[in-house]
Amino acid sequence: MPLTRRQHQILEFLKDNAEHFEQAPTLDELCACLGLRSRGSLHKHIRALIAEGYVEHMNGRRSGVRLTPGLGSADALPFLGRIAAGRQVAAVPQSETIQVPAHLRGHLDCFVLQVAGDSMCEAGILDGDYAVIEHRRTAHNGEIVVALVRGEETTLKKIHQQPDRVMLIPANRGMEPLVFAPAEVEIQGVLVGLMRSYG
Amino acid sequence: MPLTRRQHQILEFLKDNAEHFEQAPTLDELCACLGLRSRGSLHKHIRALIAEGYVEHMNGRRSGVRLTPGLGSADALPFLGRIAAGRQVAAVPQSETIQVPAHLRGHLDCFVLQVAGDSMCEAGILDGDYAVIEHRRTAHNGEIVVALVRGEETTLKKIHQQPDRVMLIPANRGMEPLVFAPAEVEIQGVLVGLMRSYG
DNA sequence: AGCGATCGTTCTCTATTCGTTCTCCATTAG
DNA sequence: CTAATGGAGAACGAATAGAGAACGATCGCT
Repeated sequence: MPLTRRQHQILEFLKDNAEHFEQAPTLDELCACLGLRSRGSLHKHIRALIAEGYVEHMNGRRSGVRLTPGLGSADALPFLGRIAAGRQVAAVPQSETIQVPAHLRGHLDCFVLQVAGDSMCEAGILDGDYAVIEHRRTAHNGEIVVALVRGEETTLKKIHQQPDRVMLIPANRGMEPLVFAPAEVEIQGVLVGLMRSYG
Repeated sequence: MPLTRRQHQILEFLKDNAEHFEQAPTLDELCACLGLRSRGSLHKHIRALIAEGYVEHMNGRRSGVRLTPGLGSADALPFLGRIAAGRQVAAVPQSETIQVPAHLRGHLDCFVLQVAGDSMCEAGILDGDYAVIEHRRTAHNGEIVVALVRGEETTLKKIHQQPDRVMLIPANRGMEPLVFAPAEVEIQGVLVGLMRSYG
């Protein structure tokens, strides 16, 4: 089940390559890049990678292999820093990225925020946790959302929308739900995953 | 059984190496790094580390001794199912794996359990969460550990060890700390990361 | 259509690497 | 002295890696 040395090396090369070129390389090209002279030898490794699920061949057209989406370290998401007041999430330049396993991600565009404060601590969301957010502008009642309030403040709260008002509900005894007019609250994303590191 | 000087040095090197490189080193590479000339000599120390449980023998194929991976290669760690009563963690067959980003892993061997129950809910650990556990047999007070109690029951609790007794402390109002004799509690690992998926 | 070039695939055969075990030797501490 | 620790090197078997040949299938060309 673990990759051999060569397999690992080839996989790394494919990851790098996939970002720079649109077209998947042929076996001969790969051979040249890796210093091999025999397609057959290389193909043996590719086949092993396929069997392990790291790679799949581009079906349909017969040319090249493709990285399996959602595998490897290829799944880095933009890390937008601590959730903080007064910033449009989308406006933050995405300098950093952070690794997120596929099963924590939503279907749409995702990004990661670090949680600040204890307003959601009774929902198991602590200060310093990494929140995986799916970029959406609407939410269902009961979901935990990143909301921009009055264009000033960004918070992570459970949402309850009614025709005439929107409530942002913390999960912390001693904090009251916040009530706004619908126009005052802009949903910037919905919480789909959480990561925490101890130590 | 304490480690000898050399064993300790080798273990430290392996830990450090595991952080920087995904692929575990071969014996020859280790020899070069440690200034040894004989694989055989090194192997003797490795075998001692394995016997003490500090290092695992990445079974499977021989493609370089994969020793103590922070799992080196893949981002996938063995998933041992829900934490449940009466099972030796190590005894569970590791059929499944789960993706874990590098920043949630510890230095040593890690595996993943799914949390059952709400006994740690006030520590932000909820039913259904995925706990990343570093395989260790000792812990510091205050750490959250996977403990096997009387060989019967496995639980996730905060630990407090005293000379004459060991306390396993839940994080849930309404649940009392459990007190045992030191011999009754076997530490199977320490919590180093947490993942949760919404929806 | 015909044809050659390209490419993926499979096969066999050989070479290299690597883990493992073994024996023998050096140093140090009690 | 004896035991514990640490190292060197040879040898073995198995896993891994590579070369090269051969076979079809596809594509582009005249």
